[in-house]
Amino acid sequence: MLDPPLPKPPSPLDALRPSLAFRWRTATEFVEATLKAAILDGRLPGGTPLRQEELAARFGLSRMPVREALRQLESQALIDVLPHRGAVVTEISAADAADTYAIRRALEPAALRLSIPRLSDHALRDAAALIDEMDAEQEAGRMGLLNRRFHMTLYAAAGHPRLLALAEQQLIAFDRYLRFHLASQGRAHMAQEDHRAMLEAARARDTGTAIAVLERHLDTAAGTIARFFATRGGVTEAS
Amino acid sequence: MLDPPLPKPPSPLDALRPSLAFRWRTATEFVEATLKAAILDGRLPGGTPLRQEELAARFGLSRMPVREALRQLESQALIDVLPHRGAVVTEISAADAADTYAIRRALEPAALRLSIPRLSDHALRDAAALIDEMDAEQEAGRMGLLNRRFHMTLYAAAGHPRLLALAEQQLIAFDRYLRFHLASQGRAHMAQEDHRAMLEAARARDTGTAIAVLERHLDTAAGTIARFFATRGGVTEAS
DNA sequence: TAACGTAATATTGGATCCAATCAACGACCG
DNA sequence: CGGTCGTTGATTGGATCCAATATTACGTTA
Repeated sequence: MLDPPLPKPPSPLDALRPSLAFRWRTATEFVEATLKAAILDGRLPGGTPLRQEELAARFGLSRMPVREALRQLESQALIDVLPHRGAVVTEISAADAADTYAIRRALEPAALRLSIPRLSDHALRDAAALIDEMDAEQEAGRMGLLNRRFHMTLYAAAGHPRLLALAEQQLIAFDRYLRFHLASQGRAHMAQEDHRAMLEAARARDTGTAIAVLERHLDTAAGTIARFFATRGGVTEAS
Repeated sequence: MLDPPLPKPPSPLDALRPSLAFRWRTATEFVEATLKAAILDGRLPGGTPLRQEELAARFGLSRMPVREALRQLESQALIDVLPHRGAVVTEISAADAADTYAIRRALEPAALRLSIPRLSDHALRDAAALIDEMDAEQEAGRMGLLNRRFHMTLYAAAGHPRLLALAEQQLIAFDRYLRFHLASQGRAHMAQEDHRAMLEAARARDTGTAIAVLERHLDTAAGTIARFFATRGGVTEAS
């Protein structure tokens, strides 16, 4: 006789939400973007094993684009890949957060220093608009994007594309921690005072002040995350 | 009638020297390491197209490990990959050199500041030994490795593995320019005075002096490369 | 009973084949 | 004669199949 339909075992991969809103150039890019978004959101917590076969089935593709996407994610330090043993979502931790902050603390002031003298009025207006958008935004996911765009808008005039790409990559990595930061503050807002002060200093071409504000901004954020990990002790990544 | 044996057309890939000295874990790692070494040496100059088929034939492998290796190199900014159009060795330029230096100038002082208070006597002895090795070394290829190891030895106590990995990656990228630096100085030696001064300051736990020396070290190196490009105008990468 | 060695299985790494895309060339039309 | 559109060749992207490797479980032995 027929067995009752198997209750399909729940999988962490159920959290994947492939976005078909775009025409991705290649399947690899599609898989990479989808996995990346899920990891940064926290929908795929640290430690989640990523089996190529399972992912391929989810995406309706073969294992090949999945393999290439996993390689890309590995180079972004979002997953750990061990030869012949597979990929696992990188664990988050207080130490890793501090690591990310140390890098941001080094790169972003340097970018800002190079950028401020060359910032256009157009860029300054864009930055102001992004602050307003952040005031209005409620969704945590988009908040990371807006915060990232605000910072990058201020740095973009620095030239030095590799420096900017690195800075942006670290901002993206920080998105994994941003939710904790927001949760700790009990509200869905960034430290907008710092943002406004940075923009003001940039408008006045006061590089020294802008950098001082940025460094304080990063230090307080690092402190908030550190306290969060200290109180919560463990990880408990999922919402 | 039979044609005379074709004089095999010379290819930039003739410069590849696959090292069979190691047992590589996977074929992908083997291809990646070989290509990387050739690019950093300057044996594969900027602009060289890298055809998957041709590389696969050279290595006696299929195109698959070549594809994965190219992805890895792309993530290290050593090659540019355009979808459906193939990979090309990244061009070097005065602007790119300045970009790399801007990153090093941001990351390495930060790493040094974190590291010096925690440096062990063992690490200090290692660094001293590396300075002596550099004095004796004549080969340009190994000089890059020794220079890298010296710097990383001083930074290693910083913890923050991601920061250290980034710093090392930039040091590696700098290898592409190191030959020009050495050529400009008319001798096969690094600025060993700076290295010795950094080590002395580190021994004395004088973080401020060590960072000042490091920043001067990087600034003079950047200046040397900039002058080199200014005089030579073009690229002319190959030895 | 514990430890070691061996076999079975699951999973990734690599090879081969097919499809999609891009560039170049040439024909057609204005 | 110039520009545009279709066709063809070269090259990469993706699918499928096979091989190598690591982990697990099991059985044997000290």
